[in-house]
Amino acid sequence: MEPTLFSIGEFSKVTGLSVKTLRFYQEKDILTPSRIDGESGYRYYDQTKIEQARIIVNLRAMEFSIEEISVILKECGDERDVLAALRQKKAQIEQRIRRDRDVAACLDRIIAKETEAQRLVEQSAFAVENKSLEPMLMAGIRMKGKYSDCGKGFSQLARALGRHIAGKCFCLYYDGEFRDEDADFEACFPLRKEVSAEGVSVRTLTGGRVLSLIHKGPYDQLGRSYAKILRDAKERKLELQLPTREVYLKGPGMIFKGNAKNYLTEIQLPFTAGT
Amino acid sequence: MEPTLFSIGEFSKVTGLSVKTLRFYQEKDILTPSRIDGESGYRYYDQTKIEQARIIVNLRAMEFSIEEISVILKECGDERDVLAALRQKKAQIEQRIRRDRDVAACLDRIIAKETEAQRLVEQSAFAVENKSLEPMLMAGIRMKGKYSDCGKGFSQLARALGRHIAGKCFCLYYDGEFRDEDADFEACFPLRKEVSAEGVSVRTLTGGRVLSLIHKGPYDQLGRSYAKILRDAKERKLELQLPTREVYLKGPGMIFKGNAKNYLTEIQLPFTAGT
DNA sequence: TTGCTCCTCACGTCACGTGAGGTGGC
DNA sequence: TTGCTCCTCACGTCACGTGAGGTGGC
Repeated sequence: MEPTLFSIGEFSKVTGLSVKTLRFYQEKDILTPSRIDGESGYRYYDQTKIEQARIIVNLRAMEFSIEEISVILKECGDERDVLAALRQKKAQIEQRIRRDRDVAACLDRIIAKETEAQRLVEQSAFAVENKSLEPMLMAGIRMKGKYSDCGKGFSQLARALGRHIAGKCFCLYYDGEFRDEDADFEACFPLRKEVSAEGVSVRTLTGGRVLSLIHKGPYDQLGRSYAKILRDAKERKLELQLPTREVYLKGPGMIFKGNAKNYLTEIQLPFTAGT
Repeated sequence: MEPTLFSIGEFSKVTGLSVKTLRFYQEKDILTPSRIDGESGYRYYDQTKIEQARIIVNLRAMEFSIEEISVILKECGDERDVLAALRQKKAQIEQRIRRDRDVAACLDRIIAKETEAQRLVEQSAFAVENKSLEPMLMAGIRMKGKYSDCGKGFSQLARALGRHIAGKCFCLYYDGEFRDEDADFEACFPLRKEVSAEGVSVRTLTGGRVLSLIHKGPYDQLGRSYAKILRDAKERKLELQLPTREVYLKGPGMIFKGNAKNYLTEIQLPFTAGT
């Protein structure tokens, strides 16, 4: 008549629950030994506890907390409550699935951007090119101050135009020279369609021929690339025009500052052919 | 030239991070105050820290741990590593989505079963009925012993036949009387198609007319319902035949033992019309 | 004095896992 | 003695939150 008793080690193997977990479940009063030896303190479990353990394992697999399991096991009287608990748990899990989907989508976008950026870094040839630009619909905010203030312009534009933005941000420079303090420039974004926003100039930027050079590295070293492209312009006897442009192909991302050594900036100097 | 400094309370409002969280991030060295007053210990944050905070918030929203964020922020040198981290995180999240889907599907199945069981409880009329049964393909294991041993028969059948099972388990009783110790009965399941398994009798159970009564409550009170249905059979002058049947419409579930007061068992007594 | 903001330090959460130190019988 | 199984007790995890007790200036 004596039922087979398992020591905690044996019962652990039978149920797949660790010894520590079994002791923990006893403490939480959801799976208690059938008998505890008074002298040694050894725990013994009988057959019926295997069923109980299986139930707990199942509930844990369905993400019920120990507390919830405790309640469910105790009030196994009202099945309506159990059904309600199941439905609620399912709702929780579906909620998490939705959130996870959003997160995954977000990660996807960032991954795509970063991948594209890396591709750009690896592809870029770093030679002066003579190329032709299409006219482009754009939005800009004209600013006076330090070059580094353009970031504020970009975020203002991004807030105002959001999803209408169609490409990388760029700047137009209206000074013929380098100005440290009160430069005259315009922070810009290409646009998908014509929209208007307060304080923003929306217009079509003329295309035409430009001398182009992709600068790789931090912004404070743009000077070297300017030297190179200007030397080239002189050799080619080109007559440069204002405003000049800088397209920020890859800079600090929204999430990651990135390594400034890998920033990519395209310098574009519009020109009309000289003699 | 002094940049605006925020006290921890102000910075908390600006960033949406709690004061406690800001102190915690400092401890973890991922978002340190720009200045700490030597005398009061007050923390002060400048503008650039807002950006930093935003980055951290974004990474946390994408489920990166503080430890991971710490690494990402420190080695912002190699963007390849960051990209790898992003991909890995995405894989993790998709993994969790898959697991959650499984859990949700599992919950769904259990919810459906429980709902069905409750519907049965609420619908059952508890009156003796005279009804006709179709012949049925079934698998059974003949047993001798206590009635309560039938559970072993059911689990053996379930293991052997699994997805071929087509409905609720039932028992056939070959004794004309109640036997406590060495009853002769058969644990059965209806089958979808004819299959064979060792130690299992697969055959078609004849149909015909039966007197039926649904018993609500624990198994040890089946006696009352038997009394009722037998009284009825006598009144109707029916000649009862063996084996009789018990169909376990709702008993202890796989996950939940359920409340025995709500168990439903259909007693079926086959008969040939009397005089 | 009250109210506000800031500080530090200690402890709690959740479901266990880790490890130290010890027992009992082969 | 070594090896095995069992025991208890204390502490760690993770990203903070809670609360106690105190400061400093209006």
